[in-house]
Amino acid sequence: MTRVKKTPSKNISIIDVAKASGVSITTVSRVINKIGTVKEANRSKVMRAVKELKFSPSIFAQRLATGKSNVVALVIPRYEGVFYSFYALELIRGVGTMCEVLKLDLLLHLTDARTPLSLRGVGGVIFSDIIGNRAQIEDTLAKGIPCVVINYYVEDLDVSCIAIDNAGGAENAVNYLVELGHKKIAHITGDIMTQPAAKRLEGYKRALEKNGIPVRADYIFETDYSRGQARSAAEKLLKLGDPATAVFVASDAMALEVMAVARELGKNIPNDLSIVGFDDNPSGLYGPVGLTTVRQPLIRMAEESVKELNRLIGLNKKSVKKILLPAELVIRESCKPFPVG
Amino acid sequence: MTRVKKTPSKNISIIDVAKASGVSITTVSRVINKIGTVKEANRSKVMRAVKELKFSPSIFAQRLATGKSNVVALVIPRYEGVFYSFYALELIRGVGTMCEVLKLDLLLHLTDARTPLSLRGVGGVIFSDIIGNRAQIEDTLAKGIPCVVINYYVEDLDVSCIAIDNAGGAENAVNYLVELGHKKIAHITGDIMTQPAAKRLEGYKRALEKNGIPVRADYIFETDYSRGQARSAAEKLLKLGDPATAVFVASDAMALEVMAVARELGKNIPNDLSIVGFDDNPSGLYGPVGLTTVRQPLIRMAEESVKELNRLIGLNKKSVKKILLPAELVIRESCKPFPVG
DNA sequence: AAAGGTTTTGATATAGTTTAAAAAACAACA
DNA sequence: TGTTGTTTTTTAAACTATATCAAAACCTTT
Repeated sequence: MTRVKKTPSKNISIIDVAKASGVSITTVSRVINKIGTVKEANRSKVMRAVKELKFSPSIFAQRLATGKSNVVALVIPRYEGVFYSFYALELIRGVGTMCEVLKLDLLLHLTDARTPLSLRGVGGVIFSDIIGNRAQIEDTLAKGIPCVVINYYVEDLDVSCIAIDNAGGAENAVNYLVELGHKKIAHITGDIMTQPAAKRLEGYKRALEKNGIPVRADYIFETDYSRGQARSAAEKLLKLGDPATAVFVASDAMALEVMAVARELGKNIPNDLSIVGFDDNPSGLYGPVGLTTVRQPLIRMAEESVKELNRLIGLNKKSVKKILLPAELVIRESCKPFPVG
Repeated sequence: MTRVKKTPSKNISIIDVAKASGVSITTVSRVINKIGTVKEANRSKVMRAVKELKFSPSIFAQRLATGKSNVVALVIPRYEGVFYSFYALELIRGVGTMCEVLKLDLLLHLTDARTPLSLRGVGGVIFSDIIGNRAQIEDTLAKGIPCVVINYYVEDLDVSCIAIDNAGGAENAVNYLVELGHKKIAHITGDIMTQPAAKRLEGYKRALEKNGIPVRADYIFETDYSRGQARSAAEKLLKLGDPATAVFVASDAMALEVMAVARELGKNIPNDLSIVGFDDNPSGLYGPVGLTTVRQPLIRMAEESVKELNRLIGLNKKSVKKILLPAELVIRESCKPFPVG
């Protein structure tokens, strides 16, 4: 526990102000909160006393009296890596910005999903992702604390959520490749156990089907999002007997690795292989060829989550909203029409 | 303000427990806080009542009564970019981890240094960097709120700080190049207005002087840490009449850019130019040649800052510690002995 | 049994807002 | 002017857990 005020000299309280201005405590409270009606004469007396005594209400007493706090918690996993750093900080940035706008205090919980997550004094919680902390979410809901899940479209839980249209974004990416003339389009997936990766695969398949292109199992390479698996997937992909002319990769991080492997094998990007990533991670800009990718509106998602949480907090009754944000294609230099020329 | 408890049914308070167990409120408080002495008979009576009534003390009332909260704030600038993301999230990770250990709640303040920064109910503050928020720091100190500055060695303010030995790290880097036989060593600085960049330049000069190598003005290229300026610095550097054989770059981000420029100009790294960066940003691992660099113990710095803050909070009187953490060289593949072979 | 010391217990103050109720002020009508 | 009704303005008490200080209970020694 942390000492906030050392009270060397006695703190002046609302009582002192009431005495000094000759009215009741309640009247003082009304004046400083601008609530209800107070006669002008009394108001000015109170205001004078407040100024003279330099009264500032104790936030602890306020919170006790109201039973309210302006604190919301953001729960994010404690993963590592540059790409995750970017993602997590975008979320934090968005949430933080909107918290400032809505005058909320932002409490940060890094979690490995094992710790039980104390939420004493917290008015609402934003869960980034759902993997591992499903129990924590159910727990929070059971306590009646307002709750929003971010970056995961939760269908089987009565909770608000805001996610990105991963399937739609993937469809956009593959449609673009088809429009360029590609027919042999491979896909390197992320960790299929995570919803975004599963949805991106779904979108990939859907786009092919809609365009009348058969889905080939030998063109789909499953990975766990890691560089290592991206590398071996890229190697297999590039050494196929009937090689793909384009590949949709489930993350920019992996797409960069695929580009590196291609270069090592003497292939030219985009002439020998068109590549589309997913994320619009600024790292995708580095390197000789700008990566065409699908942009996730991370900050907007984060901001919307705070708005939704604030709505839930303001409401007394339970209410749930499920929001899907569109993911649009960002065209750079990593794709070429096929056949080239 | 955020509703935390809707009190549809009356909350059970310490008074209810006291009544149920037939002792005073104070005794109940003593039992649940394990403070002072309570007779075994009374203790068990209280414990039973607590269990039966499912009593859980109101955190708001606790904070009011004690005048303490377990909340510390981390104030970090709202910059952008992947490299900053990595840096910021490392800090957050370190601070968050240590907060968990010390049972502190972590409040996050993204700031552009203009907003006045409300710290109501906060027990202590960690400021990441000092640029722009000097006024906020002085303000916080004036309020008597414990304060730690991180990543900036503050000499002219009576405040605890934890920084990295940028000068020492730079010296290590340049010494390494000298040991490899290099005599013509250039330096691309960061934004000289920031302390880390200034200290790195200082360390660069000191290392040269200690090794009896004259400091050449035409070998020092000032930048603002941006990719663009790194690029033009690299171009100038590589086109010098009397070209340097090695360069110490003030950040990994810029070092990667220098490598890219060198490759574009047909130079081989490390054969034609040895490069040392600074940061040990994991992005430095990407690309064909691993970047030799100076590692900043970011997480340790962050963790130590929380420890120091906790120490200050526990103390009643004022006290200041200034800590400098060593930065060590991480040798990868971007440097070669000179002359080569 | 009294004195002195130690252990254990409890009443009260502390904080600001809300609720519900009282008091005051004002208006309308006889 | 007095009465009634309505509106405006004001207030006491409740909410909650801990710290402080004082009191009570208990124990030990002379």
